[in-house]
Amino acid sequence: MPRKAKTTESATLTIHDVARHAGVSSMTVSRVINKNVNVREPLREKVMASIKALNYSLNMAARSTRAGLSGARIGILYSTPSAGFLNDILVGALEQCSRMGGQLLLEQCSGIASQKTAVKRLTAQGVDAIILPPPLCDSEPTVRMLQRAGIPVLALATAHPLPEVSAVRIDDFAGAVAMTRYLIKLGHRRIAFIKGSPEHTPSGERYNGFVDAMTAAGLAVDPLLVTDGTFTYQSGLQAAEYLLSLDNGPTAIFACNDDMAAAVIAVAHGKRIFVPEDLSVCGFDDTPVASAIWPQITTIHQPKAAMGRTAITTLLEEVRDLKSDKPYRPQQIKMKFTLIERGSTATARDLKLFRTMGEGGILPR
Amino acid sequence: MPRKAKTTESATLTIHDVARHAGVSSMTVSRVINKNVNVREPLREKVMASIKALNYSLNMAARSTRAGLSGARIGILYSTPSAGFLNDILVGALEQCSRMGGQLLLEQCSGIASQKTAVKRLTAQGVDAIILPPPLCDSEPTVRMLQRAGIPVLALATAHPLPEVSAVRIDDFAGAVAMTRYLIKLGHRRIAFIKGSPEHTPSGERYNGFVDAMTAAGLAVDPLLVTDGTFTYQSGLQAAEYLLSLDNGPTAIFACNDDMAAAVIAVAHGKRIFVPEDLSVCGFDDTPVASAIWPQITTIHQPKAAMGRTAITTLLEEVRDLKSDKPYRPQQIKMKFTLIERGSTATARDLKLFRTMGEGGILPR
DNA sequence: CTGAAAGCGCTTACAG
DNA sequence: CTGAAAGCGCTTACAG
Repeated sequence: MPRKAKTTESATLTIHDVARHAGVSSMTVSRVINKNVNVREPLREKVMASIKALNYSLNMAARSTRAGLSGARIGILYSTPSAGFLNDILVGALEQCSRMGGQLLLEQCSGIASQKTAVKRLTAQGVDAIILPPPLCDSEPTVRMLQRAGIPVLALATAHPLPEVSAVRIDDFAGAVAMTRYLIKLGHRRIAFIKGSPEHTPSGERYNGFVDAMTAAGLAVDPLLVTDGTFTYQSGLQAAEYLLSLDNGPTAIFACNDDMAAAVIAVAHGKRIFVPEDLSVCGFDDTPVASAIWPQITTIHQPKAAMGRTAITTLLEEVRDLKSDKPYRPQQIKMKFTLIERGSTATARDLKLFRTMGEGGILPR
Repeated sequence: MPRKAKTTESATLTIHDVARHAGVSSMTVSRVINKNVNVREPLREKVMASIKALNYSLNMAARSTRAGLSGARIGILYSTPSAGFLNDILVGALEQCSRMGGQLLLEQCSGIASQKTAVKRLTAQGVDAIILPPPLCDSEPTVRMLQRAGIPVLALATAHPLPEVSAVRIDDFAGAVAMTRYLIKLGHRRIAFIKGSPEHTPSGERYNGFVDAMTAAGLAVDPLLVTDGTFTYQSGLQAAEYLLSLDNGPTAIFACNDDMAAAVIAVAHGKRIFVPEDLSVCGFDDTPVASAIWPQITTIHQPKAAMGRTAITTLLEEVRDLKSDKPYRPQQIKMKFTLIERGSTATARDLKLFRTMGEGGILPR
């Protein structure tokens, strides 16, 4: 049974204890902690050693009372991000906030009416800046409302950030190009594409990337193999039913997100079309569902946790600048995506075999 | 473009401003904010009015430098919670922390070795208490390690909390009873059950609840209709393949969590067994997948966000008590679950029709 | 019941 | 480059 934390005296260890131990002033310790350049190497080393020896850890709350940058309050205003998208962002943002002494406020809203209430609650709590994850990142009314309230905004994972707001995102176009090239390299020629909902800006970019890569490889994009979706599992179900009942169907399906890719796999399974043997399927985003189902989905990983961290860092800097009356300059940052190869994709079925078997049984329809 | 937040002067408003406005001392304002009883009604009202008028909001960071309860650091040590489970817990915990001035630290670990490192990192940051979400909540080694380190532990969503730790959970047994009764009320008699992994304590309780409710209704539990699972989608796939190829199969399948229920629906779909017309399927937990697929899954909702909030409140109180040298008394709290009726369940097919059709086509096999 | 004082652990701004 | 002083916004502990 825990009594009075013994190992964890750190709770009471202050900068002054370290200073005494190192034989310097508290200011020097503070400078070392803050990586200030104005400390000579020997002193710095002494301080570092004392920090180690005492197992000192900074009290963020105390720092927050003074620092301009820290102590800032960052709000996350979310509506209904595709399940699992928010989680990683939250983890990253939280981590960075506790590191930098910021405070994270969370507010949910649904309609545009509830948005006003949510923003009011946030301003009442004194938010200094707001992060907009998808789909709110693409809502111009929301952005405008926040701008009128004088609150810096950061759009997360949007493909077309308004020039006046900050943004952290990946290059959706390039991601789709990479995935398409990958499928082509596996030998696929008849590649179908399931679009995302048109209100989400990444949808268009991903489709454009697909078309671009196909064209660059000298492959035609068969309009029959391009179908609409809305990022939901159910829309994926419908799209897959259509694509997999085509006479001259695809050997690979590129779904605009993982939820729809999961639906494709379910439908294929139902039609006794084996993934990836008969049909390759890939998604986008790398949300939890991509590795929760079987086979796991080949997808483009968005570094959501890192994006959350970066969003916090960016906003904290902007808030500091604003507080010191520097001009507001929105930052737009592109992060790297990664193609994650999993079980849902494989080399295209041998074409010769395909022809030999004619319209026979085991081939994808 | 945001300049110098105008509406949001709150960032600079202090307790002293309120005191001046109300014509009282800062201490009185502090007491009002902290709901201290020792303030006379007229004074309290004056202060409240000033808070409203100035739109004042408390600076948690500053409070943290003094208060015992607040400023505490609560760690969440997680490994691989079923996708989507962690998200809501995080949202709730975060919300409560910012309300109560606590600080949330997040640490991930995988193996038992990485656990030691994670705990070390947390203690280095000065955690005062740790929350263990599933599956770590059921890991006795982890709990023991933390107890040896003198850190209060709260097990989240475990079915059998060790008596020495705090816990926040639902009654898994009662949840399974409710779900089973619901299926029986829909007219189902041949109800299959897919177990969860035996290392997770809720698995057993849920199975017991199922058996109990069946027995209470005078229904036999057919051992052929009880099969193993491990909470993963893939294990659900296997279980469903088995159950749905039985000669005298079930009319309803109760899966021990939503991931497995989702797998059942996928397999059923593949076999042209319609859900819910031919087969009712239900899950447990109400994780995002339950409402992400189609049909949406009838399930037992665990109030994960509320559980996160309660965990923080509980731990913050325990930490305060510990700091004031009061004896440590672990609290074990049961929260209410809710049966959420969605599209995956319906009344059992008419039994007469069933017999009439014999082994014919459209019936569930 | 109310308030003046001191202090939480850190940083800013000012000296040297 | 280093340090002594003052202060961040709040609360504890002490008076009255």
